[in-house]
Amino acid sequence: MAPFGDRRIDDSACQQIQCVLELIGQRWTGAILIVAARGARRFSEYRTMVDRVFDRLLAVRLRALEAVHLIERTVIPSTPVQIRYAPTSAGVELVTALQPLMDFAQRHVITPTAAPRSDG
Amino acid sequence: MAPFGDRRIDDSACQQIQCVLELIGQRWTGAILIVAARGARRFSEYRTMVDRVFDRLLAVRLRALEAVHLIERTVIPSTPVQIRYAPTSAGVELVTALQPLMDFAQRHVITPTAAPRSDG
DNA sequence: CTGAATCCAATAGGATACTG
DNA sequence: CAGTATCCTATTGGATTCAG
Repeated sequence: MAPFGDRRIDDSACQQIQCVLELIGQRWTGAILIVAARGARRFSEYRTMVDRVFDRLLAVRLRALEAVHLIERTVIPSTPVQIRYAPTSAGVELVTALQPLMDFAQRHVITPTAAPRSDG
Repeated sequence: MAPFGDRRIDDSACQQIQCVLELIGQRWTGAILIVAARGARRFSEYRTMVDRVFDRLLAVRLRALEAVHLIERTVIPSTPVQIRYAPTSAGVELVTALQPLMDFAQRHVITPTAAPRSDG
């Protein structure tokens, strides 16, 4: 991700937030976190709510969120085994911190196609 | 936010915020917007403040932000010509909305390497 | 100074098939 | 149900060079 090292954007917070942004800015990731905060728990629930995300990517995203302790994965020994993905307290905090941004997003719709990406 | 249950995430405000997240989650983009709100104006100022960003990418990012009207580009006829990139009111609003997220980022440091990306 | 053009390597991500 | 394996294409982003 961002190899922010010695001195970049003026000290402190910017590199931290860029890391967070680059994490949840990955496709579906923010959405996954939000549905987690809304109560999604099982793999299939996430798959249903975040429509169009494929299994592979959903698994990758959940693992990424687990790796940074925003989501906790729990195996429930039943038949068949259930897996539960619940947001950690940090995960809930993050979604809460996202609220002003959600309000902004509703006031100013950003069309995906309007933003040119890298090459082209 | 609407209680979980009835709708897919795509139908709600979540798709909107995901668009915003995917935009500013691109490398350097959030940082660029933040330094813009902090007062950066000229190309070289951005280049200096967001250290390590290359000209091409900085230009791409600025154009992307301009395309969605978060930054405004103005040509000042002088010798040599000066180009000024200033945040629009929406851009300032966005950075303001980012504040809680910045606070979060300082409380919970997300280590970049801890998050696996796509294939692996 | 302010970029645009180009080339290239790495990564992200869509889609399908398969498994315990 | 809850993933993994695999394949393949598109996108990203680093680095350099060129130009008004």
